[in-house]
Amino acid sequence: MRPNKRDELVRNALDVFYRDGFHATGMDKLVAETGISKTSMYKHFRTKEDLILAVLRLRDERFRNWFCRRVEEIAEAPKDRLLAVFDALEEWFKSPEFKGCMFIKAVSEFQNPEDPIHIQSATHKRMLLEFVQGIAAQARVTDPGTLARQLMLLKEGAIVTAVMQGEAKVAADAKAAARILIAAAARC
Amino acid sequence: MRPNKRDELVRNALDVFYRDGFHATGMDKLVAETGISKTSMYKHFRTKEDLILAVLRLRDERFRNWFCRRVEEIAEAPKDRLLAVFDALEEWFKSPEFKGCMFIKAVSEFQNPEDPIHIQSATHKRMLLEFVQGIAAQARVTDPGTLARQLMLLKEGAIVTAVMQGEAKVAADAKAAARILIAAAARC
DNA sequence: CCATTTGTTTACTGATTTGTCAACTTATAA
DNA sequence: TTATAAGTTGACAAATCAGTAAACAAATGG
Repeated sequence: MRPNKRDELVRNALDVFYRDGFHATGMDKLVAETGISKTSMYKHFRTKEDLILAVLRLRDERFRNWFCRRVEEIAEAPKDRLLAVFDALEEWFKSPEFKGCMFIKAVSEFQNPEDPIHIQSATHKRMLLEFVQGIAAQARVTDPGTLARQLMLLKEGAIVTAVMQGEAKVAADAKAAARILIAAAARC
Repeated sequence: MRPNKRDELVRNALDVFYRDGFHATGMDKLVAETGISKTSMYKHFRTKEDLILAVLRLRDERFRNWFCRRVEEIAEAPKDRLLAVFDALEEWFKSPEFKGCMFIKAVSEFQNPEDPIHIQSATHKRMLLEFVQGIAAQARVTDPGTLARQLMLLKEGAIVTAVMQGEAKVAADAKAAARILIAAAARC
């Protein structure tokens, strides 16, 4: 099998799942939107769940690549990079493709903690936390773990609020709160 | 129509939707789990969407009643009440019924901002924000609106993180962050 | 007693769900 | 040329989706 067609399927399926949701997207809709026949899909992926897992893997790779690189581009000093997390977040919110966090939505639809989709989504969040925790460790704060977890709470809250109330001021509020938390963590 | 049967249907449907999700729950499953016939359901609610909206109304009423009363029980002084938000949150996370926020899940499944389900979920969050903002206004801080919005970011982030990573330490992290934000808002 | 309301059961649409099947085409490569 | 593999179409399962129709039971209320 050439990897081309398979990857093309995953790329297109990502857009549809991201736009319409997982349960609301049937395989027939994917046939119509991707132009790839159903038989071919089931040759690449045994089940719909397998396809969703591949989609989430691609989303994780794309998003973490973009987000981490962007944070490191925006600022140099570790403490500035902790703030840059929220600048990158704002860019994401304001981009026309923004439709919330795919992993929060996945967990909302597959709530069973033992579901592979749930597990993979939680892993994505854990890896993002580790990225931020790494920066916090370089920033010479007393408790990098706690600070990183708190900043991630602001980030997740900002995502959910941006989806529900619109993006106005959300990223700015989160960034202002982050600045206070970072300053407090550095003062000790 | 007696209100009894209708309310019983909404109460039972709430449990099923909360446990299994909206799209993943068919009307036949509701027939099996509630014992109420499908014809009766469609006499009370024209569509599944109408039933979901009634379920969300009940959830909003129950949750806001419990949450706001609990916050006011736990503490007296406005600043303490702002912190009590996160004590109530922790109680919720640790309760055996906790399965995340029904409104975040609803918005995840009905993403169109013009969808009545989406709108009603956003309204719930806005009313909770107003409750916290009222307390912040009593607390004599410089910018009650900003502080309230920031505390709500922590709250939403804590909910999402509790679902994804388990509740350990999440509420405590959020509360510690809230304490810092409240102190900073009062110092000015 | 009679009419209305409220609820029931059973069966039924017509569309859609995930997933499979056989037959066919096309490209690659030995 | 011939074999292999990838991809195609279109029909097909068996179950489930939201929603409806018809006939009936029982309680309520005038």
